[in-house]
Amino acid sequence: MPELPEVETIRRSLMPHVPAQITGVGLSAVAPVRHGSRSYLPTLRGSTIGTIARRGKFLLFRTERATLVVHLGMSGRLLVVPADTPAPKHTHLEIRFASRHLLRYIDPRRFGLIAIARTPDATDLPPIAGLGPEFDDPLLTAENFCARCRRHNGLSLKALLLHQGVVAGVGNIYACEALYHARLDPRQRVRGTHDAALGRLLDGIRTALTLGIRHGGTTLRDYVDSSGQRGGMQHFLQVYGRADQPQIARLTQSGRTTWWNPAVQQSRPTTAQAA
DNA sequence: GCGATCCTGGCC
DNA sequence: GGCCAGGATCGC
Repeated sequence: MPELPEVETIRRSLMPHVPAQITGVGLSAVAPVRHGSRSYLPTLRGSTIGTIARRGKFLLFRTERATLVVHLGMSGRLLVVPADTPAPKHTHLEIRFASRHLLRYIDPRRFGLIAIARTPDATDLPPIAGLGPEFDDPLLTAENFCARCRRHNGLSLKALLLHQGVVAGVGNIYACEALYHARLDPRQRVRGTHDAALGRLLDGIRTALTLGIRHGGTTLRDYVDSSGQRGGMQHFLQVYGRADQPQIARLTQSGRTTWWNPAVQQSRPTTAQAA
């Protein structure tokens, strides 16, 4: 469900609650705890979350001893609620705070991830170590981006964007939106794409994600931030889910739906665009 | 590269 | 009952 803008919005909604002293940790029997972290999680009791960072679609809750890492997968939610709020179905993790609030992780499909890292940036966890740069990293120049893209010459541009090792945090919605902003055909292969077009693609990624963050993420069904607030980006999407627009087409690429505007997203520049 | 797979829920 | 879903990993 959540991509980078939604995760960043959740992070910002959580920040007013830190620092937060942890007074208890509860785990469900089927919580998606990875990398052998199950036995370590209860030992977070007594430590304090000093800050919350984000890396791609991962949230990093930093304590003085370890970093709690959470990925929301397709259906995960994080909510902060008063401690006496009844737990809904599919609650897998509860972190109780001294403030008498608790942080609740709810994930019906369990495609998410809960893990403990030993370092603040969590690079000791494989899924984080493999991430590409952040979209707003000043070191991510057009040249650097092109070089990273060229390692995946066989991929379609759509598949390239979904690959977290190229740029971290882009998912299905913002991949479609980024390709629209860059005026590129999602089926086009990296191999056949000029550096200038890849430069436009990087700009498209930045435009799409920045807009998403500005509007508090996209709520198509059930995404909300940690206070239960819905996002507003769904009102500004140009292609994703725009079945109401006659010029918008959809296709399936490696099992995911791509939404695009064939009139605008051309493999080669039209006369009008070249002028 | 791409399809199958991990899961549940909502909708037709 | 079948299909779809905002993700990522694992095999061929």
